[in-house]
Amino acid sequence: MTAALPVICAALGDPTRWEILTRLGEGPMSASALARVLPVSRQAIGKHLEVLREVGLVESEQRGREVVHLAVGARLGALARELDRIGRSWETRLLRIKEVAERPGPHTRGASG
Amino acid sequence: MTAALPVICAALGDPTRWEILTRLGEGPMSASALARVLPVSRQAIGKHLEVLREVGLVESEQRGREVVHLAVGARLGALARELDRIGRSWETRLLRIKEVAERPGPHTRGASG
DNA sequence: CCCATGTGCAATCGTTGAGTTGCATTTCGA
DNA sequence: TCGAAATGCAACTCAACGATTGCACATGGG
Repeated sequence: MTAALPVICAALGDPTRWEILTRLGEGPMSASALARVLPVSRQAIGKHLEVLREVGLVESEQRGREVVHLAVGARLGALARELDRIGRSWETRLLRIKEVAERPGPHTRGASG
Repeated sequence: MTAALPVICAALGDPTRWEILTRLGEGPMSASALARVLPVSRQAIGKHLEVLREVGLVESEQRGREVVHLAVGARLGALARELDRIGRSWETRLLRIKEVAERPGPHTRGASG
């Protein structure tokens, strides 16, 4: 679980996977059902589902003859929190830099380059 | 809306770009400076920076002879909010489905687990 | 001025990954 | 039982992408 952030983002980076996730967010579906409404083959869908399951964005469950898949919102929420935290840290650093740059410092320049 | 969500996620999906972003989150750097600390050529860095700038994750500024780049935390925060919203919608749908499934209907099949 | 540094553009190469086709297997329903 | 539907695995094609090299141009410092 808890795959590295770039890996999860890469999983979200493919437009077809995004389409799949959108459908699975509306309700559970099988790979064959997805292949009927999306312009790709069932096998391609299956590969995408495996990628999504690897990073925890999708959970699968065997229901009789078919396997139904469902989007996991909690994992996406966790990713969102991570990204938000990182974004805030970037802004904090930026504020520090600006603060130092605009500070009417006596003579803090020159030696740090 | 600057760039579609999958596009931004794809930009975040590459490990090298993630490294670049991490460095640029600590402070502004030029492409050459990044190439000195990362195991890739300056040209490769330049291409990654262009991708990151396209989706608004990096801003660039000409400072004399060199161009310094900086990570934009606000854009990452916006992405995080979008992902969080989507994740919550998925969970909401899931709750609805479970609710319907557990509702005592005309002929409820005892499916547990 | 002259050289070192920094940048941009173009061509190229190897790998990755998305997508397809084919086949064997399993399972539900008539 | 028999067929239709769903799945999994494997081999293959092909375009996109990451990365490199080479070259030309601009700029700042000694």
